[in-house]
Amino acid sequence: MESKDVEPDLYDRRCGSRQVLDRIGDRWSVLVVLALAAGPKRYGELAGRIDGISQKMLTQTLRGLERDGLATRMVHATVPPRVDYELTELGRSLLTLLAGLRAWATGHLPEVEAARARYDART
Amino acid sequence: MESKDVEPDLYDRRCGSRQVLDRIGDRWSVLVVLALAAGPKRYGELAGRIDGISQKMLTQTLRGLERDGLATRMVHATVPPRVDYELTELGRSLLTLLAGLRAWATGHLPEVEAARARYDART
DNA sequence: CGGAATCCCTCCCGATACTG
DNA sequence: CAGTATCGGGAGGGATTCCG
Repeated sequence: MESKDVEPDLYDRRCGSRQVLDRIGDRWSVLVVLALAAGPKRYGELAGRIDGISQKMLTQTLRGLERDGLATRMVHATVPPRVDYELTELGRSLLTLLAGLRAWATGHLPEVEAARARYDART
Repeated sequence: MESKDVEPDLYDRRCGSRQVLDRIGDRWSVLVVLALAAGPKRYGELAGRIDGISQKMLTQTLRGLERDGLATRMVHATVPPRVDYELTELGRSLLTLLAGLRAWATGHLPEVEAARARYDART
């Protein structure tokens, strides 16, 4: 309440940094941010590209990103309506890290799968 | 099915890289890995350090990390029992990225909070 | 086309109690 | 001390329908 955290304690759930991490830990946020890496995208494009996401979750995730200042929402007053989403500079700074995460996931996938197989095999 | 992914499609939920990302996106995994950064820790130490985690979730998370080859579990045949958890090399390679995430969360917290305030304020 | 709103259900997770 | 087992509440998230 006093926000006098001398050292931000990620392990304290009241700490803001933990809340930020929680957002990153969100299942869809990472995917949406990565999907926006190449540049602005329309709502429908995102929906089509991200496998398994529902309309509801996509909207909800986009709102969350917008709220946290990671993405912007631009409504074009045309008909039919057109809405573009784009990463902010803040969002792009996060993108760098997330891209690293994606690279890690891709690069170490074989090791992870091997470890899983080993673990599952041992009775 | 043919695992001939020229480019691993993170957006396809069947893709292994996405599953790896899902694990990273897990609420507790990141915190546990970071807690293990400094070196081996006992079960009880982890439980005490990570605020808000339940016994069940801690065990479950540790099992998951162990399964994916990110951490090892060492049981000492003493009495009372003592169990140490330690990051593997694979786990440590991930740690680097997660530390970056923590730094980002800490460093950009003010901007995120400001963005939130702005968003919530606009009617 | 890009949502908002509703319903509904799964399963995540926490609390508790018990075991080796 | 380091777990497993069990139960129950509640939020997360999917499918559907309707609106601007």
